[in-house]
Amino acid sequence: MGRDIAAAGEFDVGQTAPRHHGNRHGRSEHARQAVLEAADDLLVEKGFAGVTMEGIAASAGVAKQTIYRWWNSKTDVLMDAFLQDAAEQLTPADYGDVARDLRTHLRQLAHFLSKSDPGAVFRALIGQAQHDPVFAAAFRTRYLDDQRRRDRLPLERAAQRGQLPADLDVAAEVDQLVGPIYYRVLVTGEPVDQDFTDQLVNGFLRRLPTTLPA
Amino acid sequence: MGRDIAAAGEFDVGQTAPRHHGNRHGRSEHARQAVLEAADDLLVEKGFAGVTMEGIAASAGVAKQTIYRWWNSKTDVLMDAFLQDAAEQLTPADYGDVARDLRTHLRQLAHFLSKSDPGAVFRALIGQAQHDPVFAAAFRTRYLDDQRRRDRLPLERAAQRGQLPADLDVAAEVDQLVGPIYYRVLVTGEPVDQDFTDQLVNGFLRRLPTTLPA
Amino acid sequence: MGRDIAAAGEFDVGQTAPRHHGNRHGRSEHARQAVLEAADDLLVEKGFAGVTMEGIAASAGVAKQTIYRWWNSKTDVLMDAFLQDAAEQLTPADYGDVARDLRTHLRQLAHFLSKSDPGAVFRALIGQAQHDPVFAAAFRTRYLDDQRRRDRLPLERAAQRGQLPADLDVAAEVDQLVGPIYYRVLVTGEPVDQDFTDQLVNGFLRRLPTTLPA
Amino acid sequence: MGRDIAAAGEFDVGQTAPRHHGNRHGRSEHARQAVLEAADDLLVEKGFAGVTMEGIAASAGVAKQTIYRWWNSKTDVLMDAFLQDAAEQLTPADYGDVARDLRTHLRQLAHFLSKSDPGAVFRALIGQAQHDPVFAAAFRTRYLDDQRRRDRLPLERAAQRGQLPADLDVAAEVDQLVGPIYYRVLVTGEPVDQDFTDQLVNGFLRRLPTTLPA
DNA sequence: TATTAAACGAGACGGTACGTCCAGTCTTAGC
DNA sequence: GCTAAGACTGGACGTACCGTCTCGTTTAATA
Repeated sequence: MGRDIAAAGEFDVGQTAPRHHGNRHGRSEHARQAVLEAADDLLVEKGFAGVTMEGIAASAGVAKQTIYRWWNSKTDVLMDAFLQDAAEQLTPADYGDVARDLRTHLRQLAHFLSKSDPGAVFRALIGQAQHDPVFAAAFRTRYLDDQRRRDRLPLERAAQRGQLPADLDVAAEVDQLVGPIYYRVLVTGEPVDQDFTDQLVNGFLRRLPTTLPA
Repeated sequence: MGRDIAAAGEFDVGQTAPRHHGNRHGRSEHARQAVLEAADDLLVEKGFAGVTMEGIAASAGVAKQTIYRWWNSKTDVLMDAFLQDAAEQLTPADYGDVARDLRTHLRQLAHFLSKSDPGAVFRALIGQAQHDPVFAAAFRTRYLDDQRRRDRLPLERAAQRGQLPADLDVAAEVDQLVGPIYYRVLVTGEPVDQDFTDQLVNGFLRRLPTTLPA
Repeated sequence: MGRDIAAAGEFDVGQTAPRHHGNRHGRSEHARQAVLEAADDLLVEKGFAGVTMEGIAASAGVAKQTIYRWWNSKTDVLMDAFLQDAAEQLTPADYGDVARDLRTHLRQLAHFLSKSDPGAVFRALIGQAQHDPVFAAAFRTRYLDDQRRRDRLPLERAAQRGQLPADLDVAAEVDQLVGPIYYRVLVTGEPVDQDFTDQLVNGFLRRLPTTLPA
Repeated sequence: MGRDIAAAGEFDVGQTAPRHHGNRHGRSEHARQAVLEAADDLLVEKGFAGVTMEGIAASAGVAKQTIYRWWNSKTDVLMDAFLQDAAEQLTPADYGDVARDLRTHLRQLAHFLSKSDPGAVFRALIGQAQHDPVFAAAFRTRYLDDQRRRDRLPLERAAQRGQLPADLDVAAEVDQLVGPIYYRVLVTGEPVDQDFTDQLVNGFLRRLPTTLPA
């Protein structure tokens, strides 16, 4: 579906990409992948300043113009790279238990943001968003809004199960759960371990009204 | 005395700085101020991409080399500019009441981050910190550590007054209070109004153990 | 002709050059000519110190990088400019008479060195050669060696005609003929008129052995 | 003699100069010497481009302003340095024999120009003269005119002795004698050995009218 | 003996040009 | 019709020196 690369597979099943130099079939999937991977690699290896359009083109073995044909800027490339291999790692599981769901999700979020390669890309994109309002809007539209929806799932599911007060401000509660994690990652740079994320869940549970239906 | 520029004041009272072109007083205060203000202005007017060393030099009426003599990069300049006119705006007041102290401080923090000019500089610097680990470390050393200390003050004072549990993890609690604000400012871009910050304080109070000395 | 850009005119009759902005034809002839002319003009108008890479770029309407792509330094540009429009002005004519050939050639050489615009460029290049041994070697390889060969032509032709002693040291004789001209131009700065050059030829003839075939 | 500082010796016989930091006597001889030597050394070691006012100041242990107080430019310094230790090496000896005088003088001139350290400075200055007419004029006034006068001495002395035709154009003859040497040094870069200079003298003698008083 | 003024070191300053890097555009040839 | 290739304009980068300008100190002549 959608971003599936295998669509190219119609004429290329099970082989390496044909590496054509232009044709009438439309966009070269080979070039697209090479660009995204090159951008990703450059970021992880050399940091944000080491990612340049020329560098991506060179290490992807692709012409600069080919990049500009499909993307507007290096952050646009990075965003695509990020969306492709990172987006779905953060869908919270559903164990039917809000406490467990939250604990698992926050642990995963913390790990993703502070330890994984896609997390490094994410931090770079968030950084860029502070410098460029247009990019910030695009990034929110293409990723953050979805992610916030996913972050809300555990609470919404619990609410549907009647395990939470009907009038709970889910959005605000979620901000209180994930906000401190982002804060540590983006601002203080402290490690975010399980104790910390578990404590966030505990705090959430403690500030709920005590009288609830089992 | 010594290299104090104000020494000129003895015979120059109430006038503009003497605008020397280098001498062994050492650094020109005039140039320093002009650079910091120019950087600040450019950031607010044209955004981060509009801040260049050449632009700062030109609009400060200063030679590029003079900037490089004292700063390493445009973010270094911006950090100085930020520290100079923003650092102390975020010292929490002390009303002797932890709830009131927190409410006031968080409102102020939210306003500073999302509405003020220094807040724009701050966001730019945090953005840069995502791209540049060396800068991140410097920024934390020169500003964020202090700010975290200030953020802890309301809770520490309350703890000293015996109004909080002795075993309260102050650092973690502060992260839960300010984290959501930074999250909204840096990540979601949502406005942060008083309802939101007050709710954070309420949540904090609610998750305290109920039995406390008055 | 010479530096006429209109060579492109075969397919572009009566119009300005196509002025492309880079393509895979390779090098832009328009840019090349503009740079050489700008360098030439700047040297004549403002002297050697007035020739800068930035100045050339600006007055040629060309990006600095385009210059650096094809030349290494301003003297490299000047050498190309010189070679292009000056190299062949100094080929001695052949009247079949060594005295007349020499007289004509030395007059032309003197005029070229001390009065013409290319001569001004030449003097600047010789000046640079005193400061930069690498450039000196390049200049000798690319121009001076050829010129010395041309300077020898009148004597060599006369020798072939049997009008000169078989054992004449042609190279040394040529140095005695042209050396004083260069000396006046480069060292004393005195004008070099026809009397002077004719006297050189007379001296040459007089120091030949008197018994020669007619 | 030469660059002997011993003028200061009145109160400092046989010791190093007193190294004062300014006084109302006037100029510091120590600083003057240090500058000239530093300029000389830099030229020989690093070439003309390696001579900068800042470099001279640094390696002379002198403030830049001290140099600018007494000289106008690096070529001005170099000219002084040259004049001081090189000027008088080129006074032709007087053996009473024009052939011998010339032979000796031209050999010495050739060696000076192409082999000695002062010769390297001289070439740099001549190079600069090609780039800067004002400097060229100064150099001619302060050195070259004198040198030409010295170069004429052998012929003038011979003329006074009645050994040369009364109507000999001494200036032109001298140009024909020294010109080829300068030409080789400045233009072709060829070595100038004794054969070459002796041949110049022979040529001169041969083109004299044969009937002369003994 | 105390004052004074020229020359000194130090070094910051406003500038100009350097040579490099990358962004983003454009044109062509190959498949 | 998309690609690789690559030359182009434009502009910021960070560096090196330029020549100018104090400043605080040293020093010998003068008062």
